[in-house]
Amino acid sequence: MNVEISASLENYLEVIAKLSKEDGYALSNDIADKMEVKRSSVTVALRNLAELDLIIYKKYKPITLTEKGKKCSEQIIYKHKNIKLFLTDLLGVNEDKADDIACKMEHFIGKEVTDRFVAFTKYIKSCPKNEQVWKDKFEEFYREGIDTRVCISNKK
Amino acid sequence: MNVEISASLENYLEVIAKLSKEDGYALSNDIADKMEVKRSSVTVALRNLAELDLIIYKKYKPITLTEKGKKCSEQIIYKHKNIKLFLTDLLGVNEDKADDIACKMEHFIGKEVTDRFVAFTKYIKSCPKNEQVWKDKFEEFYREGIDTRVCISNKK
DNA sequence: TAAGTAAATTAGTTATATCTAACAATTTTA
DNA sequence: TAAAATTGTTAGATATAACTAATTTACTTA
Repeated sequence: MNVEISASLENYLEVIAKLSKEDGYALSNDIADKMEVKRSSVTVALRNLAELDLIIYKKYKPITLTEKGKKCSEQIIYKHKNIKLFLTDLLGVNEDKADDIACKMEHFIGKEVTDRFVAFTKYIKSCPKNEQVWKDKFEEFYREGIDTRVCISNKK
Repeated sequence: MNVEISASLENYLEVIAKLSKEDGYALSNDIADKMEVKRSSVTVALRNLAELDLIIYKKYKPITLTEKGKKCSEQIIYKHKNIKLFLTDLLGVNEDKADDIACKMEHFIGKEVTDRFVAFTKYIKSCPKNEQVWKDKFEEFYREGIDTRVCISNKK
């Protein structure tokens, strides 16, 4: 854990973790499909991840995560899930867009800020009296603001 | 506006816009200082921005924004401001970290999602009765959750 | 088991973005 | 106004991350 890896490699790791959870291992081809990159790009990424001891990678063999890789990918997935949850459930962003944004954010939002998103989401959800009221009112508020909206702190 | 430019070039444009607002123009050296890159990197970026008609750039002369560049940078700054505001005022993230995150988010958060952040922030702020209560309770909620926190949707 | 096919890898290319080092233009100052 | 300092540019190197094209490996089946 706490290896300094690029956003790109983190994405590969995340996909490998997801495939591993489903199938027990990951294949180069499936990774390429899921990430919509060429197989040759996957090979290069795998070499790098293996170099960092995040995966066990032998040519032409299925890929599995090392302990380090597991911990690392869990962190990433934790961030992804919770950022996405905030975006969909509270801001009302649609699933696909939320996934997309979460995927990008997970690479530079640290644990602390992620936890703030988590706490925030939980907080709203923990007020059952307020949750639906909150959502309805917010949606209304959002719709009314469209088109007339200017930058909030533009008052200088 | 709506030019497809890289995150890096958007950052250069943003800094140029800020310097222009302060001084009426931007100098290569000041851009380098503000962005903490070498002057030679700035030169390369300037050539690219000029190529895209976002700035007026003549060797050894101060840099100014074109109309297109102004509109483009305003969009970026709008996003930055409002994402940051949400992070500091509602999530309680500190200024520097919020700036950092906003700077990265502004490149892939579209207008719609930014407006949702704006509406959300306004919404909470428009309930004066709730704002302070909300903040205190949230902060408490956040602190209590530290250390014991696990992933929200981990129940499968 | 030899041939054919699918999967995976290698090698080489491109594009972006940074750097260092050397050089050119401009400004300051002695 | 000539020398020194600052500012800005060019050229060349490095790193990441993708691509295409060609090759190698593994599997299947006739």
